[in-house]
Amino acid sequence: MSITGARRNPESPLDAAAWVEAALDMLAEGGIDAVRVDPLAKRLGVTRGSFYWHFTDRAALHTAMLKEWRKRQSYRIGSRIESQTPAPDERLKQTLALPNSSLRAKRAGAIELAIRLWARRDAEAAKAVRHIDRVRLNYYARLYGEMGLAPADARKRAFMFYAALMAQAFIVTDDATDVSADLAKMLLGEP
Amino acid sequence: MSITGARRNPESPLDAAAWVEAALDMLAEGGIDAVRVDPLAKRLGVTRGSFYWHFTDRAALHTAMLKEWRKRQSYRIGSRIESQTPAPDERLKQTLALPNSSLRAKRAGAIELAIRLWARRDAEAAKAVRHIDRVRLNYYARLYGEMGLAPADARKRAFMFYAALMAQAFIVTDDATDVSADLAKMLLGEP
DNA sequence: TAAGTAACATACACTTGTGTATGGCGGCGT
DNA sequence: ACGCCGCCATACACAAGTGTATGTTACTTA
Repeated sequence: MSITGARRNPESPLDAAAWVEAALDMLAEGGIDAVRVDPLAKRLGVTRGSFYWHFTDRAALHTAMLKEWRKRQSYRIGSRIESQTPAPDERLKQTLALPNSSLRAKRAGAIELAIRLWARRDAEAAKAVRHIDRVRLNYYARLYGEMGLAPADARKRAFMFYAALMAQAFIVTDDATDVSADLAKMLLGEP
Repeated sequence: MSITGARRNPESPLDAAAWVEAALDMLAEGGIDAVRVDPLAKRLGVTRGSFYWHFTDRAALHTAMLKEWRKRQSYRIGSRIESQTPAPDERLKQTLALPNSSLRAKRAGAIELAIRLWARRDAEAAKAVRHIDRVRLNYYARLYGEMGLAPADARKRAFMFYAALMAQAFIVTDDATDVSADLAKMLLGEP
């Protein structure tokens, strides 16, 4: 603890984005109720004073978190639509293998869970979830469409695909075998 | 508020089960962090004094909640295994239509979400989730086996089935059309 | 009917978190 | 050199929750 009132880390002043990032970390670990100002400040090595400089209150942080999550998920889809290098079935296969890959993917899975639980009581969060679900389902249906399926079938297939993707993150299967290959075979064959 | 120290509802004294039930309600609404003694007591029309009579502390309530959840989910599977009246594919179809049916099903979905998020930090919760996931997957694989699939294929199919079941509870699809019929067609046809 | 106990209520000390008000350091422009 | 302003610390008042200790009532059992 510094005796003076000076900031601890003069070489890197915090911005709102850093607070949002740390808040998403805490969201992944303990849900929206774990996103509290004091613990966040301690984690960032500052005090509450900094927080209330960047945000008016906790609600402002919450909307900023949702905005950032929406932006990030939309961007991921958007950038994949742009770069059409791999074939649609190959892109779906890669997407399916994603949850088992990195530690960042596990964090993303936890954030998904937390936001979806949060959406049960918060209207803003529910709106964000609805939006992202629509974006993703549209994207998967689009890929299935490129593979030759009729729109109605493509939509049904997209839902199954999305379900399998989520289940990999949510269901705790103790056999460490990667099921994504099996899923790909089932989801990318003919209906 | 009664001036005397008498209990408000002399005709029905609370037992531990009532506390667990109310705690599961709060779990469904706001996650494990929302399961707090004071709000619970207010909801039940009593004070903290009652809680600390039935439980030593919050941790005891948590383990009681997990135990009840495990018992309930295991019982549902167990009773269905006993009564083999419907054919296996019919039973899977009924199971698939379950999340869209009642309000109780919605509560169960929220509890699923909350416990799975909770399991990210709590070892006991994680153990319970692992156990239930294994029980369910075994049950679905068993039904697929009765339908004639080889064990390996039955297990893969069971995972897809479980994924679709969960997704119906977690994914927010704004078109109110019931997708369970489509899912049943995809999941109960030939591989 | 008196004692005993189950099932609470009440009061207290403590901890943690929120929001606000204000003070202070440092860099930047002029 | 000086004042301004971005960024943060500190202090304060308040609210909510946790355990614990102890008082209080209704119902039981002898």
